[in-house]
Amino acid sequence: MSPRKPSTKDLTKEMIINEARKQFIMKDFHQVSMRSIAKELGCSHGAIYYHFKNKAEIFYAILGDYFSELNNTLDEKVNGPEDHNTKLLNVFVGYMAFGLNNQSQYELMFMMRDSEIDGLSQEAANFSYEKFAQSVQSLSKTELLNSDIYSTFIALHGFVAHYRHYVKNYEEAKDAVDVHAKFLIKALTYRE
Amino acid sequence: MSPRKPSTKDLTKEMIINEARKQFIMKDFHQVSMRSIAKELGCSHGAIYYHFKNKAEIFYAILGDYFSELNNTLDEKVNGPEDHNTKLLNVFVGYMAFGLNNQSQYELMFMMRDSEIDGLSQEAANFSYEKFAQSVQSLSKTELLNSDIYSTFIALHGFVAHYRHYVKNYEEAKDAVDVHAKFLIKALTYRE
DNA sequence: ACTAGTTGTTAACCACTGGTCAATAAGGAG
DNA sequence: CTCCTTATTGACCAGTGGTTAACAACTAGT
Repeated sequence: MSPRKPSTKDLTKEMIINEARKQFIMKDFHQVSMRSIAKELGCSHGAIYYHFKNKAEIFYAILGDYFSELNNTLDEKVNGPEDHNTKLLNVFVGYMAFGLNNQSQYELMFMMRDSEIDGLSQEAANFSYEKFAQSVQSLSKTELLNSDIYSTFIALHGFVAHYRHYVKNYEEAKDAVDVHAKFLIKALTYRE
Repeated sequence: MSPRKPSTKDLTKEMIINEARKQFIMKDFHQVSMRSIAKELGCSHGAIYYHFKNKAEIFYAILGDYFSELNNTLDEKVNGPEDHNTKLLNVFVGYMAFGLNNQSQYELMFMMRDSEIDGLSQEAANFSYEKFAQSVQSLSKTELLNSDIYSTFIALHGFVAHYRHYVKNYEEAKDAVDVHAKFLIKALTYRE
């Protein structure tokens, strides 16, 4: 029966997001609860609802950074010093590495379109794909079919979706990633 | 305070599985609760725990049928009257069609290796893959790399994992399925 | 200095979830 | 008429996301 804590630091969106992000690195979305965040922050879980309308809103706020990180990573690969074919390989490997190194984030970014539709995350995912498609096209000697690029993207997605259950990070799947990337290069390079 | 219902029909494993399967077709694993099954069965949710040790056990019991269905579907494609290349295409399309037409089942079969490890489902998934790999090899004119077959499988998996959010069944993704299947044929057929 | 309004927080509460378990009823066997 | 096994209930546990009345703390106006 004593609302409002004596006079500790006020709770901020920043603090909540940081704590959520911290826990989100270790556990997945469903394992991070409003109460676990509140507990670590030393407040009641109800307080969080003053700053965010629901759990999803917190996590979608976090995802922005990860979409940026993915986009930047792919940009780096495209602008590298290597020859085009190597850079294309790097883009593929880079995508899979990101997915495997940020598994719970990747899940929310590209695998959890359900429930709360959340147009923002959807949009960000589409934007990331557009960037990927452009990168792939720009690194190719010939004009590629859009459908081939899309199939390639889906194949990369499939790798992450599959290996996330068997591997904790990119390092553990390094060889398989490489093999898969080379398979996709082969597929894209195919000429009749 | 009146345990044991007067004398209605006894609850059986069969009944529970049937009800769970029924609900599982409409909703996904997390939306089907022990209580929703019990309610429809007219019993208390505690009663179910007499027949199954937990929720997962019910659903893994259901999955067996779906693994069989998938395996049979692929077998049919392999034994069809068409030429090898068409049959290979049919196998790919058949796999994706199964995934899109049984989305929540597919999720549990191939996408939810987490939490309860459940070796049985794991084993069934591996067996399905082995069957797939053999089918693909048998329909190919040349000796394929195991890694290429695996990459192909992952690419199919990726398609299902991706499109499940945008489409309710195979019919709605028919064209995209076809395009993706042809892309993979191209990739497999590649010769340097 | 007093008052009014706003902002932030708490804790109790809701309706759920999966899971456990003592109590107990029904039925069969001796 | 007992004894035993089997099946079932419903109360209970710990947890979830989310809501809200009450209230403290701060701010501005007079």
